[in-house]
Amino acid sequence: MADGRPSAAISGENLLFLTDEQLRQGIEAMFFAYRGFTADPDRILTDMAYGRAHHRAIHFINRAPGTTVNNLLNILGVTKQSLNRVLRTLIADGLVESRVGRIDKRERHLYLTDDGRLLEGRLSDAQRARMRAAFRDAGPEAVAGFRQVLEAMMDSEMQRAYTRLKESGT
Amino acid sequence: MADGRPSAAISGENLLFLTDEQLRQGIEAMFFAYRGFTADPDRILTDMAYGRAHHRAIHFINRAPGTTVNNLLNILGVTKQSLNRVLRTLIADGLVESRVGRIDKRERHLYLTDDGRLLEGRLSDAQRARMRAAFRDAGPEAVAGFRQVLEAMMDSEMQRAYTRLKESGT
DNA sequence: CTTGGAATGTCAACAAGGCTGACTTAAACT
DNA sequence: AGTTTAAGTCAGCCTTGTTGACATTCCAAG
Repeated sequence: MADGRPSAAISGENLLFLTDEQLRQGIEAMFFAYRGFTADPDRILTDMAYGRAHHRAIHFINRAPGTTVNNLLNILGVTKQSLNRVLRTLIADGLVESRVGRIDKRERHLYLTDDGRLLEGRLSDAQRARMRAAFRDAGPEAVAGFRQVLEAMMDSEMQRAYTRLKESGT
Repeated sequence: MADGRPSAAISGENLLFLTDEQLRQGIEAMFFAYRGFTADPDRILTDMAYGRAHHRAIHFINRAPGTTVNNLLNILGVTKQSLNRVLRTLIADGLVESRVGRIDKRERHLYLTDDGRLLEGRLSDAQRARMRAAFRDAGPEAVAGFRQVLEAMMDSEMQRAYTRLKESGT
């Protein structure tokens, strides 16, 4: 905590990073950054009559192949009707395959087809490129802080979903 | 592009934070965190038949009182038709006031009314509370990193808008 | 075994909020 | 006088959220 910052210490600790002005800047940073975050995939998607919802579905199906619709629902946080519409077009277009569950025939297990994986690659390449540039510009320390703050900002339920995904990867 | 597992130690530097897996975690963190970021204001808004678009307009009018419609358009990155629909309801409901410009009478300058400021306060209190908790949990170093990465992720145009706002405050 | 409830997924219809395009009005600029 | 600019409007489209109604499947209690 011994920092060489301007030392207008409030109540003994430096809490300048918690002023309303700092928080507001954080809020605006979040708003503008999210626009950048989605801009590149959005451009690819509109060329093919898809939207952000399709991207999200494709991303998480790729991340966890064989996931059920219900599972995906919890991760995406939308109604099943909303997801279903997106899924229907993806299946009709041959990007996603839906297999009836072997154990429980009520469930549908979702997989990307070859075409689906191709689109997934295009989308995440674009998104990763921007993230990579931002990470490189900011450096490893900043990236650690970035992830720490984002994780603290999630609802606890999403925190768990995020951690589960994080640990399943690698 | 997506070269699987790139380059653990390129030229003796630790670039582990740039692996595809790390980038993907960053992407997912961004997705889940943004949900949390908007969750609290959204709850307040749906109670009064408003949406996120109204919140954004209110936020930036409060941030820069007297801003013109065109100005707001550039910051929000939507079409004037889209903004107009939102603005019309806010003005009709007496939350926003639109004054004809004194110098240039074509322009409309936008201000929050007392009621508008009241709602703005409720919304940003909710949003700031979450941001404050996240910032406090993560600590000042992390917050600096968070802001650094977000800024690097913006389109350059938005980066300028963000900086301008940042410098106008305080 | 049957039946009723719970879980899962599908279909239909509606609303919010993006978008484009065409147009008007008023003021400012040249 | 003619052009450009700022703002607003109307119409219509698309994506993506919502509810409500419904079909299918599973499972457990009677």
